[in-house]
Amino acid sequence: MKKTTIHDIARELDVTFSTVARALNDHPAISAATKAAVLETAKRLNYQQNKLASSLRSGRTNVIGIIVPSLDTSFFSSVVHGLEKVMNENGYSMLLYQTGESLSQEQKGIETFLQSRVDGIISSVSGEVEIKEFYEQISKRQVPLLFFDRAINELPVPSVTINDYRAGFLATEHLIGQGYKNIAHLTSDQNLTIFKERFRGYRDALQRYNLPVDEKMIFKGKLSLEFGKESVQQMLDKQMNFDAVFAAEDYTAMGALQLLLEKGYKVPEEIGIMGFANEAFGAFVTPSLSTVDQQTIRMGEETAHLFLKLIGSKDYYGTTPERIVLDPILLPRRSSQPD
Amino acid sequence: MKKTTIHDIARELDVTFSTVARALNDHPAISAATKAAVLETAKRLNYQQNKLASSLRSGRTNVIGIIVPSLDTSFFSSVVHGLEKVMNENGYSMLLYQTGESLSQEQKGIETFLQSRVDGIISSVSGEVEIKEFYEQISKRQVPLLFFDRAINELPVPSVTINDYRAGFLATEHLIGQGYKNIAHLTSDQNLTIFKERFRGYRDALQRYNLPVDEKMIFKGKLSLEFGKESVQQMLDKQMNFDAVFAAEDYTAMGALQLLLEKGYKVPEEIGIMGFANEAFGAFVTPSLSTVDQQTIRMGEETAHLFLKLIGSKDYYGTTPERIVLDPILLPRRSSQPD
DNA sequence: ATGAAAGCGCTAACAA
DNA sequence: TTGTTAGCGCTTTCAT
Repeated sequence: MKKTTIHDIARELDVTFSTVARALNDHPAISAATKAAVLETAKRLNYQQNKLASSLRSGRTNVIGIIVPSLDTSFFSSVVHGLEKVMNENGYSMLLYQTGESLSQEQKGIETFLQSRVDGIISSVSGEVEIKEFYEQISKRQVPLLFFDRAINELPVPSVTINDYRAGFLATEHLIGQGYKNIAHLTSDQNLTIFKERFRGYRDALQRYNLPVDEKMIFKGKLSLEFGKESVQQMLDKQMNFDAVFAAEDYTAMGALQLLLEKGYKVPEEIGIMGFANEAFGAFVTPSLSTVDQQTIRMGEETAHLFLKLIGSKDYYGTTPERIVLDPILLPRRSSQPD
Repeated sequence: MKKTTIHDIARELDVTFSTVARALNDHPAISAATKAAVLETAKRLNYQQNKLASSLRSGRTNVIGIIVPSLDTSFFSSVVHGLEKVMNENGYSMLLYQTGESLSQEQKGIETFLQSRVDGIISSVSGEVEIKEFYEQISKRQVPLLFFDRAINELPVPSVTINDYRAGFLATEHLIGQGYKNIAHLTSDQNLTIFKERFRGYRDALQRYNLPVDEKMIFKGKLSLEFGKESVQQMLDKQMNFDAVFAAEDYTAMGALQLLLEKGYKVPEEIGIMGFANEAFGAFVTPSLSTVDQQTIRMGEETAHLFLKLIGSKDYYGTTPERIVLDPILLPRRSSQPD
């Protein structure tokens, strides 16, 4: 069964295919009668517009490319959820690419999207300096680009992020307010601004309240349950003096929590714990895990809205890039409140 | 800056554009010298193949469409994660569509994909009888189609699912084996085979062990933490005699668990709880939540592999559809083991 | 209100 | 090994 085209409809109705095309796109200059006839015939013949042809000719695909490290984390899948919903409501389809934090995958994704002639690219980067050139390729081609959560600040690209510095500060300040004085920090070894900012917030909060910043209390590694456990184990082994742990990610915090409970420590009475990201499990565990909410779905929606707004303004690369910074929401729960 | 095409490269090198095309697709009949020259020039001019044109002409897009209810659940985002990874490794891109369990959205997604001339559609349906016609449209158009997790069994379409009947049976049998005798079941009000099968497994297990099946112990609703709480609250209000709850989904089980603990019941000593889906939080809560693992990532990978295999065989709609059924993995944890 | 014609950038069959 | 040619199915400009 060959596919129906506008030519088939035209033949059936004895008009030219351009008339059919007009009717289908409801062009103003078309009689109501022919339009109705065309629509009826199209339906009868099971016509499906060929978007490839249409896009090739018009130069617009109504497709945007999304690049994320991985969908297997509630953070990114939530953001993508919000993003897709809004873009979809506005007539866009989404091509999805996971990098697995690999730079070469990220390059391949960009390449594919460019070849597919997407109307824009929305990305959460896996590397910053390393991948900068590739993103410059995108702007050179004048393809609208937007960063979310993880941005490359040196590039003049609009973005939607949260204030990670403030988040780190608030989290640490909260621990200090609860009476903890020797706060360890578990962060990522990835060279990403978000983690550096959370760390900077942590450090500044300590200094603000006249607490010493001890390099030995700062652990860098691959964020995970295991890393959380190992880091705490190390502190215990070295008999370090700590009474709280602020992890830059919830699973890591959970690892710390589990190990401490296992070893018989009381959380939050003896040791306080703060996570980051508001994973679903945090509310359910005992003691419930204090954390920072990143407004994931809202971030997705804001990203979509900013994109739509910018793409509507026609001069994407003409104006100074708008950078939306969302406020983190501190969620103090039981694990950091001894009283 | 206009985009570079094969014509630009051809002009630069004084060959015809078809020579360039051949070099770029490394056609066998092309001299090493011209090929090298073309590649060099392509790079220098920043050439990017236009996949729209290529696909329009060749009839292949190397894009597949994925339809899921929502990415904002760890189940679907995990499956999509596995799926995308494998498809990507095999040169496919993924268009993503979320239906939000809405049938009209599901129709729109199918429509869009068909218009985009995807090379195949992989779907987890939101409705069965209601949406059947639309899926028949797909097979009429000879577009490869595959179901995962939620399939429409009446349609001759290949699928990758788990054995929900067995899962329901195993879960219930486990509770019975632990000594529970009055087991309530909380399930979805959606008209989907997966839930009916879990229920059938539950019922058959009760019968197998000579326990009565009581209609009043079966609750249907929108699976969620709240639904879990409400259902249990109802049983308490009516002073019903129950000593275990098997929920068809983990959040619902969690709701049941929370309410019972709140009311001072001992889990698992007085009342046992089983969930379904192996959400991340289950391992971390106290008592840890017994559940059934659905092998999400593996399901995504199997789906991708089956799709690739079938698409390779050229005669997608010629053979009887292969239906892969994965085994569920029972994860008995603390919430169902009183001893 | 409709028709005619050009062309988006590529693939692929046929010639040379 | 390279060139020629004919579209894929549509949008869009210019005529009528």
